[in-house]
Order: sequence, then structure tokens, then C-alpha cells
Amino acid sequence: MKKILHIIAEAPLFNGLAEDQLGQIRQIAVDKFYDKGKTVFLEGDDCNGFYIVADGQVKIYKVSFEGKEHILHIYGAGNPFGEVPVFSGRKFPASAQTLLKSHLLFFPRKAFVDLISSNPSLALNMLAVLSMRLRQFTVQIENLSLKEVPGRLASYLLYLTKEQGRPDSVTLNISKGQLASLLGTIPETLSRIIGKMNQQHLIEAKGREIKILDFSGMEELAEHGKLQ
Amino acid sequence: MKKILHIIAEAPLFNGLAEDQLGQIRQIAVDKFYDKGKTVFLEGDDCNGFYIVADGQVKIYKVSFEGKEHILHIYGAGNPFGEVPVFSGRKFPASAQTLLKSHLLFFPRKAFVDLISSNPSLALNMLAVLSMRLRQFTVQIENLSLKEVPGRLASYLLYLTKEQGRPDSVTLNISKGQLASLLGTIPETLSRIIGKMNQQHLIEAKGREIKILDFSGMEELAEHGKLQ
DNA sequence: CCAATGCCTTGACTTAAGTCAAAAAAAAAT
DNA sequence: ATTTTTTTTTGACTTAAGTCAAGGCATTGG
Repeated sequence: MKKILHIIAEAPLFNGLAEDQLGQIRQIAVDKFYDKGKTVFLEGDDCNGFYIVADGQVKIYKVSFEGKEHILHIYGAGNPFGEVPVFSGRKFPASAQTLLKSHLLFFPRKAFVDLISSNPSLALNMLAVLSMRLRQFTVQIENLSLKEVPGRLASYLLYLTKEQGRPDSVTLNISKGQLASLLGTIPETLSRIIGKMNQQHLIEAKGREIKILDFSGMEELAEHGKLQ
Repeated sequence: MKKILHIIAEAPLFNGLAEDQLGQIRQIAVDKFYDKGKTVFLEGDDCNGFYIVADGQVKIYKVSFEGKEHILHIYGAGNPFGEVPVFSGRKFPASAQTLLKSHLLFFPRKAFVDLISSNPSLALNMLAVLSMRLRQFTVQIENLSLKEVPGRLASYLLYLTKEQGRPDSVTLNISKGQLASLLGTIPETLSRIIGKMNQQHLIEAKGREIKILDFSGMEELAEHGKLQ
């Protein structure tokens, strides 16, 4: 287990803060440990603070009336989540569950708000993080409303190549069922589309390993494409 | 034309701030006037500040490769927009255009960031505004990915009844074509769905005036419904 | 008053993607 | 290793919603 202070110092949210500020933040952070598949909070729960992933993986999701689940985000180490209701209100707008055994840092609402009130640079960092989130949401809404599923999948795979730093292959870090949910579709549809992309030599998918055979073809698909 | 100071004092973003703080904000606000249908900024433009609608109406939208437009938001008096890149980066993630003759207040980036740095309560207000935006986006994504168009329309109409304070009738403040774009669909589909809702005596639509005949039926549709 | 423009609706058709059911493959447990 | 369970794929079918094209309606201006 990493030292809390180290994790805090590495988190983008607290990037560039002075050492004594990091110390103050450490004071209010609470360690929490979860097994795989455990609920961190549920939509509608009262919010008494927010979390940062120290280690592991957490999904943020909503469930429809019929029980259909849609994953909004998947967060790994360094990412904060649940920070929205700290400032906007009292209830969580979505649910959170661990996908892996996870170590989370919990920041109690009141203590954190007090801290921000006396640390303008922390406030600015927080504003930057929320703005980035809004930007990502804009992209996600654009994807959902302007693109068909193949385009969304292509976008996601290209995003993964960037994140994983290899231009010609990616490794899915979630199951295909979860990926379907993240892309706003269902496993059957996703499976068929991956099959088609294979056929057309755009990709070569074997389990969770996916080779990108035609990068520019995928880019075209992500931008404005349909699959024949 | 309303006094700038008055508009500032009324805006939710600056709610609860002390008088001298409002004075400081007024110092940096710049008046801008636009005719109907004018572009305020385009996606990809460098962001040198953000806006608040003093009077009129502004749409925030994205355009797909094929030229299909999707409206993300429509903002009226009191609402800020374009504040995301002030904190997250340099480019606007979407475009903005006036729907009506509008009076906007412009807040230059640098001056505003300086102001926030010395005003923790302003920072907290700003955090609350961004959090509310994130919450709305969550709802919008949920709508787009979990509901079909009739459900999204029902949600929107019910939202309008709340906003306009009448439980049994609403007035659209935008054209049906724009409404279609806001709901992530096209005018033809919207027209057919309004027709069906009329047939089933859920609503009675005449031009931009829509009577809600069956409120609970609409609620059910918004929550988990399909139209027969 | 009538033309003209933009907005909305309707009809016929196509298609992307969902549902249901079952088989196949992979992963986990015994 | 073999059973059990979960995940993924495939097939047949249905349906929501998009496209294209034409017509109707209404608002504005000559």
C-alpha cells in the first residue's frame, strides 16, 4: 500500500500545491478499502464527501427502470469521483461500484469545503477538474447523439491507443459487456460490430487484445463513418 | 436596458456575494450586443473569457461532419456559458449562437481568474455552478442512452411545466426543429411522436402551445415508457 | 390579396440496432 | 481434469427511427 501523502501528491486534483497544503489535505483524507464488485454509493444517497481512487478501478453508472445499466465512466488510480454533489447539492446523481479490489481516499464534505475556502489555488484546481469533466461529457453526448455504434467504438479504441501509448494495439481493461454499456449499446450489437470490423481488416480482435490494422480507417469511422 | 450591476446581482453565479465583490465583478464585465442568429463563438475558437446572458437566448451546439447539428443547451437570462475552457484549457468545445436579439456580459479570462483567486466564496459559487452543469449532463446522457425519443420528449415537456410553473400546459420557447435537435432526433420523427401523443390524449398540441391532458401518463412515459 | 419563404407534417421506404433464444467459448470453481 | 458458471457470439425476427420526397400550413412582405 502506497503512502497516502504520496497518492495525494500524485493526484491531478492536487497538482502544483505547496507542501503544507498537501499536508492539510492528508489530514482530512480517510482510507477506505473495497473488494471487487462492492458498492461505494448508490444514486440518491446523501453525499457526505467525495473519493479519489488510490488503487483499483471504479465504475459510475445509472440503472434504468427496466434494470438496464448504463456506465457513465470508469475511473482508475488518481481520478476523483463523486465530487459533483459536494458543491451542487446533497444526493449522488449516479451510483459507484468497484470493478476491482480498490483502495479509495475519502474526503469528508465539510472539511474539504473549509479547506477550499482558505486555499484559492486548490479551488482553481478543483474548477479545472470539473471543467475537464464537463468537456468529456460534451464529447460523450456528441458521440451518443451524432454517431452510430461503430463510430463510438472506433472513438473509444482510438482513445485507448492514446491512453495506453501504443498506436497499433490496445488491451481492454473491462469486459465486452461493460464496454457495450459504456458505449450505450448491448453486448450482442457490440459483438456483431467487432465481427464486422475484423472482416474489413480494420482491427484484429482476440479476447481483450485488439490490434488496430487500419488506423486512418478507424479515424475516418470515428469522425463521420458508417460501417458497410 | 437593465443596469449591468443589477443583472450581475441577479445571476445565480454571483448569488450571495457581498456588495463590494459585486462591484469588483462589475468592473471586469463587458457589455456585448448581438442580433438574432449571430455567432458568439465557434467550436475550436480560443477562449479568452466566458459569458452571462443578460437578455435574450443563446444555443450551445455541435455540428457533425455531415453538417447535422445537435443542440446541447439553450440558455436564457441569468445563465453563464462558455465557462468550461476558462479553467480547463484554451478552446471552446462547442459553438454558441443567439436565438434572439441578445445582450451578453463578457468576463475576460485573466481578470476573472484573478478575481476568483482572491474570493473564495466566488470560487465556491463557481464550483456549484459547474457541478449543477455536470448533474444536468448526467441526466442528458441518461436520457440519450436509456430512453427512446417519446420518453425524452415527455421528460422535456414535464421539465417545462416545472420551469413555467403550470402543471397542465406549456409554451415552447423554441421551434420544433430546434426541439428535435435538443432531443437528439430530427423534425420528422418529433412530428410523428407529437401526433401519436395527441391521438392517445396524452397532450393536445397546437403550434407552440401544448396542453398536458394526462400528467401521470406522461410521467410514466418519461420514466420508463414506450408509446404504443 | 397573393406570392414567397420558411416551418411543419405526411407517406413510402430503408436501416441500425434492439429482443429473444440458443449455441459456443472462456473463465472460474470443484 | 471436469463440471459449473459467466461471457461472448450467432441467428432469426421486430421495431424505432432515419432518409428522401412531396405537400400543407402559416407568417411575412410586396
